Amino acid sequence: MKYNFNNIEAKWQKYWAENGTFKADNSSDKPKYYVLDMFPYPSGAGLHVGHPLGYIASDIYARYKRHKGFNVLHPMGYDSFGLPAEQYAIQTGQHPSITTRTNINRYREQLDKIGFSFDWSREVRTSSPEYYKWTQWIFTELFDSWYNLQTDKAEKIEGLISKFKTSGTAEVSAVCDEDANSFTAEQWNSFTEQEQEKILLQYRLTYLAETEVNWCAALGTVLANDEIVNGVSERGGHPVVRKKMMQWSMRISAYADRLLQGLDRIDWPEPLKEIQRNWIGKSVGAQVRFNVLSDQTKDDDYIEVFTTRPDTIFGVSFMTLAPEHPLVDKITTAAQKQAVHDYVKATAKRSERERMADVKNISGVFTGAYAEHPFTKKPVPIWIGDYVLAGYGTGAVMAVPCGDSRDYDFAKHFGLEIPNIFEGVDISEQAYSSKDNCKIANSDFLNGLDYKQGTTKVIAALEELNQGYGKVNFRLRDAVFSRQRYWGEPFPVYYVNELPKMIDKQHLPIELPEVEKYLPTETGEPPLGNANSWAWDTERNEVVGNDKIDNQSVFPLELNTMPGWAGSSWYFNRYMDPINANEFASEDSLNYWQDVDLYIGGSEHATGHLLYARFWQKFLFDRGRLAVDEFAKKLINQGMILGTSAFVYRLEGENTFVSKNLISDKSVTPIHVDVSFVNTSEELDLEAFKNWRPEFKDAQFILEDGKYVVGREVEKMSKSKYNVVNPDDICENYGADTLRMYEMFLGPLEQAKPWNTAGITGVHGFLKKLWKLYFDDNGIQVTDQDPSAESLKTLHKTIRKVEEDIENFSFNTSVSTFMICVNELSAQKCNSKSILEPLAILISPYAPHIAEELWAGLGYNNSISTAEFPVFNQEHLVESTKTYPISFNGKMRFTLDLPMDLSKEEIEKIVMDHEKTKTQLEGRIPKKVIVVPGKIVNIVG
RNA sequence: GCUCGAGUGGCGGAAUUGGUAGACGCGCUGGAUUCAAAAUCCAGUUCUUUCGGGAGUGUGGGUUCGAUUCCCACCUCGAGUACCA
Repeated sequence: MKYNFNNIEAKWQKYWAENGTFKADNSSDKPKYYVLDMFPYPSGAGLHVGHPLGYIASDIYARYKRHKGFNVLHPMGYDSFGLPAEQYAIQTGQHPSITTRTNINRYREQLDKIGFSFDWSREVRTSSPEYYKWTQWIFTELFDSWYNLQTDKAEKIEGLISKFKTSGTAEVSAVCDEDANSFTAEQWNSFTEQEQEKILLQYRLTYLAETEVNWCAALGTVLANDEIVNGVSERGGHPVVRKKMMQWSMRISAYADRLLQGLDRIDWPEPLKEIQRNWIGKSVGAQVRFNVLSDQTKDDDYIEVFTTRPDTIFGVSFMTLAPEHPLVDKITTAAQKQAVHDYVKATAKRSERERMADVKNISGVFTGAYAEHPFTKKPVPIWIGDYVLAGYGTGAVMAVPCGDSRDYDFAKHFGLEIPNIFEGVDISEQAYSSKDNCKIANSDFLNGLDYKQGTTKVIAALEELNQGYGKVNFRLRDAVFSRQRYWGEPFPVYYVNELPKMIDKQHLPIELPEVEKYLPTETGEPPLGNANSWAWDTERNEVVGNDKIDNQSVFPLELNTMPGWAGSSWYFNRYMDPINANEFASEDSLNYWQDVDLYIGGSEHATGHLLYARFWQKFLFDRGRLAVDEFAKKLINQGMILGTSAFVYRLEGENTFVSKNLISDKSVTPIHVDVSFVNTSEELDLEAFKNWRPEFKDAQFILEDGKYVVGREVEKMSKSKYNVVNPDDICENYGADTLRMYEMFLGPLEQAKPWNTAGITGVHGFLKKLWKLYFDDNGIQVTDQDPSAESLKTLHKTIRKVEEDIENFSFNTSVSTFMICVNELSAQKCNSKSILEPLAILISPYAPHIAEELWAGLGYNNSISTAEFPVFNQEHLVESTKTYPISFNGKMRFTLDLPMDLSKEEIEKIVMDHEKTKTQLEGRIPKKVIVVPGKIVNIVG
């Protein structure tokens, strides 16, 4: 019987599907274990070999946990709202839902071929109304909540309203807009409903506000900060400009500190946590007020600065405002007006990208105005400079050139004073920016104090003067939640007198309307502006035609849609109870599954998905909907699989291609060529190449040894580089089990690595060899014979190593272990059932199809998937002798087999009397002999 | 610039707490089988060598009986981040 992988794999995939083998129950006597993959966006290109890497790893883990007696939840779904389907719709007019469905079907087919143990009965799609009903619901819950700093959690907005009613803002400590005003209960009660609503928007966890947003004209939408890389859009690299728009925002800043603290409680990769910490950007310091001294302006103007070094306040020799700072116009003196105006204009013209690229050039202008130092009362010149960012802190800094390198450079450049306030520190060459090992000097009441003492003391003094207070600042901004797109979740929002109203939970979902065109309207409204039927009837509680809008009972609906990260911020909870029509998930299922035990996915989601998902989780937890406030205990980032691109070299100006090693000094253009035209010895299939594109039809070739040899380069796997390798072909030619094991064999999971099929025959050969242990030409050849001690040893050391490897996510090394095991058992001619049966279970997480077939061959008629994992027994590994390495000065020179029960002295005697020892020493007398019984002998001298 | 991570044969990569460096696989070489090929099997494969050995894990130093592993300095590559006050 031959190892016919195609038949075997098709057979078992069908069996699993028909028998619901991997269906997880929401209640069980077994302990729960939740293994999750980051769900994919179903793109038109289908899966390439890079996608399944993480899925294979998590599948091995999930299958292993089933063998270990866990009730395993291992679901899969699709993040199916997104730009590519919409772009395709704009180009072709095909509805994005059709494109999406087609792509999902393709993905599903490809995934099925790899033999994953997903519970497909729990599949979710973020674009299905049954799913986004609950995304909309979470949105309304956020709208109905505020963040109470006294209890440090989100609470229902009714609680805030009743506080306003009884005592105004006096008793309220909340996260709210910076410009929120205080008022008394009487004032609140006298406000119109309209006014009250406006105030409440300043407190709600999702709110509508005029926001400075990142507008990307090319994509026709706003982008979140994490969707912008180096000042251009992450997708497509289009320019992004700042623009004020009425937008929904998420008050994620309320959770900044908890998002930071929570990182310490979860087992996520350190670099990823570091990225989140930087993104949240907590800095502890003080807000300080500098009064402006000016003849022309009123005395009550002041500049607020945020500083992390209030202890250095006596080192202030000037102040710098961002050119965009609102006070610039007001305080600039007549003499400086022109210079300041020119500078502001020049910086406004430069794109954010230019400004960032040009860090070296120091620029700025004096405003002519002065501020008063809060302690010395001396005048401090006020400058503007583009090294100060309008968007961070207060958009102004107190410059301490001796303690900050940017202030130092600025001062040097413009010849400003650099007072030294550090005891015994030389600042003639550079600023001293360390907080440690230094005492403050020339600073009045702060002299002799260190950073910590000085900070405490100066904050107290500032508070006394009413010119400052201790403050914690975060870099994390509230997240813009509106997108001017079609293919996203509609907001369950309608507008009464321009104020947003939520549609009640019982009427959700509000489904996406049909539109003729997927582009913005002629008046510049988002694509939903094209819908004819997009108004809310508050009496019938349904979406009706726009012509019915009377602003009495029928009102216009929101035209924006939600961003890509809305649906992915809570999907892991939906998997726990995916078809519940009454709740986002039942309390029982949420309490049972709790959280994700193992989450595997790419590190590129560090500041997007993974931060927003943690935010929503904490919010839903605060509101009593969830049992835990972190959704994933452990997270692993799988490394990217890179493509190995192939190149041909065309002679400049000709249609002639030169083989790689004949180029020498010829002038050639490298051209990407489809990797499927190249065999393992780098030789190009000339016929395939000629037929590839018309322009190559008549191509000429300069060959070496009758072959055309291509060049190679490792790059990201992408369609445009023609280096995409499709998993389907591998499954067809070698089988899914080979693909699974080979992807693991490539190297450590977290590491990026180039895809190279060269080694795949080794893994495939291993599976054939495994097969031959069980089957020969006459069928199964497993016997009930007692196993040899040797075979038991082989088995048990394999059990130990494989179990250890899986627990450590070191899947590459267990593939080697299996190879060694099968090599040894083959050499031992082992066909004992008591060895081969546990071996089949051991390997089943890695190569499930062949394992099922072997299991059936052993006489079982159920699936191997829940067979008990073999138990390691140390007894089989006990040795009576040890092969000692005999080292001289730490270098192993020969080995010696000695009984294990010898004493140190006996070992030393045998070794020293040995002939080879004498040759090694060449008559020298050893200074020392180290004997570690069971380990090593080292002779020094 | 800063913060991480990594440097081991021709290649992908192994090496539990410091204890036989190069497991396993690819590739390569030779052999068996075959009319031939594929497949399969066996042997060899870090470098060097006067065939006794000797050197060797990016470089230089240190700790140790012993270092790929620990410490210090440097070099190279990769990832992330970037005027955050």
